[in-house]
Amino acid sequence: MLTKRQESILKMIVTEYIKLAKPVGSKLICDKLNCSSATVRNEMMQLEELGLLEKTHTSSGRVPSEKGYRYYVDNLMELKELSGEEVYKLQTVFNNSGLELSDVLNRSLEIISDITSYTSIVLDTKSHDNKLKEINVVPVNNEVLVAIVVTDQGIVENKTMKVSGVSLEEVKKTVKLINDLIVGTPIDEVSAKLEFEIKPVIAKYVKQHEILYNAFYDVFTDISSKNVSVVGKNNILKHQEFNDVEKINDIFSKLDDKNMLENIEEKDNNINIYIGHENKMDPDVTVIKTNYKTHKDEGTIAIVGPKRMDYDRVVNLLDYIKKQIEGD
Amino acid sequence: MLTKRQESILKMIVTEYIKLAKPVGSKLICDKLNCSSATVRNEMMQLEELGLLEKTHTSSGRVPSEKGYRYYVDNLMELKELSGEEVYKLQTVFNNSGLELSDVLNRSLEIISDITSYTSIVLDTKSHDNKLKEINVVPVNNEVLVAIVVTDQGIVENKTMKVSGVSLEEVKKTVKLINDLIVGTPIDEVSAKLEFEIKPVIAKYVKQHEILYNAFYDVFTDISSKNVSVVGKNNILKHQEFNDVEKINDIFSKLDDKNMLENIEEKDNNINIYIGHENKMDPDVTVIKTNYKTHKDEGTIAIVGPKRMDYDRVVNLLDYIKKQIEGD
DNA sequence: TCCTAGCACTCTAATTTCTCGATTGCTAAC
DNA sequence: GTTAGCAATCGAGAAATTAGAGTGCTAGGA
Repeated sequence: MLTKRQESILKMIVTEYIKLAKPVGSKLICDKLNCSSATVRNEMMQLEELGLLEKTHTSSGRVPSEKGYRYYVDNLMELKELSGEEVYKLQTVFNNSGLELSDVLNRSLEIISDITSYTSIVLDTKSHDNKLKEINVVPVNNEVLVAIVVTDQGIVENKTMKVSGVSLEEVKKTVKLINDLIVGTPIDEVSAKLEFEIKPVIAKYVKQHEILYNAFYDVFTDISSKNVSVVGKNNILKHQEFNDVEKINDIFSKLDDKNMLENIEEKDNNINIYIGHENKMDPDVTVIKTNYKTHKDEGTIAIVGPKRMDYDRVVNLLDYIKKQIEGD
Repeated sequence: MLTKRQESILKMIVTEYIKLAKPVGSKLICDKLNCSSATVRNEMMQLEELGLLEKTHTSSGRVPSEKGYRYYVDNLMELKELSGEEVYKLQTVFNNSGLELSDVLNRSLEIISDITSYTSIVLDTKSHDNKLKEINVVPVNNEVLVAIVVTDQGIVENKTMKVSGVSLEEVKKTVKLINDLIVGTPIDEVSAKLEFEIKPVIAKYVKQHEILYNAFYDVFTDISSKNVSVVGKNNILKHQEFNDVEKINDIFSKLDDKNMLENIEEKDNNINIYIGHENKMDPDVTVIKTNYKTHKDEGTIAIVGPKRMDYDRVVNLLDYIKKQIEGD
């Protein structure tokens, strides 16, 4: 257990290091505290023994360790209000009622990336509250159909299908079969249901079932699939901890890797912080993320930055966005 | 006018510098030529006076100037055949008949970016051979319509429109008006026509004309708009000429700037090379680009890399892709 | 007239040395 | 428990040194 004074020293070192990115010496601290630098040094030594602080070399100031950051975010961090400017900028997005949720997410995270210099990730899926209401197929010409899929939550998605050499009769028959069997199925179970329950039925009653099945399968996987986007990737370049080309390449590759990004999904309903080795992405970054859920969509929003991240601010911003989205 | 020997020296310096990225000295050249290094040095001096070569400092080897590269690509470059492996990889894309053109472009440029370590840009538009054939609107519920636009070349695009509080009657009336007036219009003129010829008519006959006009305007601008994509952006990081964070940030910002990218459009039917200051993007890069045109689509494909670029190879690859696309 | 061997000169890049200042840990006194 | 004082440590940057690659020029030879 830390003493009051140790805590306030740790807190100062963390906030100061986040601000200035330079190891923090005892002098800086003792100016703000009513005690001498020697006292501070003794305390620092103890904090180092506890694994909360580190030195970059024998005679340098102290830098928070991952454990130090962890202690900070768990016990010391204070959440302030957002600034008026921040709120104002974000409200321009939330007040724009014409936007789809995915656009709202993207734009608000653009703003966050912009004002914080960090990178954001959005992982968006249709909420599995969505149940299929109907599918509708409009023939355009001999080769092309447009499939329109509607859910009970009012999501409408459409996609052109290429199916050559299939008669309109067959198409209509297939659509009717699918509609009869699949209405009411949660959107994320449609693909499976299509494969195991509907495919056999279509195969029985429809001649060109292969072609039609494949086309519909594509449509449904497309509609229910996860949507990943990364915003403000170039901000990685702004942090001194990522100032060598190797490292940049490394992180950029990870940010481009859809498979890796799909793993950031957050189930927990809180705002969670993963510092350095706590996250699966890269030991040199911190990931702060939270999920969101509306009746139409659900997913995860995440902010990625150096471990020396402005924790308070990012948590506040994410919290604000989450509430805005879910409140709507 | 350069002598035969000067040309071969210039050619060697360019190819050698492209390969090794180090200033080329006289010794390297004279080993391959039947003459002494002193002779080579004299020739080099002349080539430098002509502005074809440069030195990085007084006693360094020579590096091609932009003018030197220009002379090389205009007069000295030899186009070899693609390697079997290159052809093989690309053919996996071109043989996949299920792909849309835009996918073919993206995938083949991914391959090119991959094997060359350069970055590719695709600028894709519907060909203005496309004339509007019909629009079709499917009502989904009170708020949502799906608009389907078909061109005489067989392109089908669809988009959901949100129009609340408009009666189905009015929608149908509008669609009929648009269809009557606009069929046969080249796709890239539709927006203008909609605004100046059709808007007044709708305004006259349709009650909620504002809402409907705006919705259709969005649909058409979306459909006829340019589609820009950048492939292999991280490859920028692989070249030693871009190994400082400033420069990387600079180039990345440019590659993210849709407005800037739309300017790369190439009208000319050749494969054109823009070295350093010859291109509008960045004085430290070379852009090699060509247009392509099918009855459905047209646009530009471009390869971006350092000035010290493997010109022969990139030209060959672009040429191959252009022919494949246009041949189909 | 063209070519080339030879040589002094130049400049970079890498290595070493030196210095300054920030910061520490320790000790002894308060 | 706190603090003043002090020697010790180390990095960052400046200055000096060195090695080597490459040049330009000159003078003699084909």
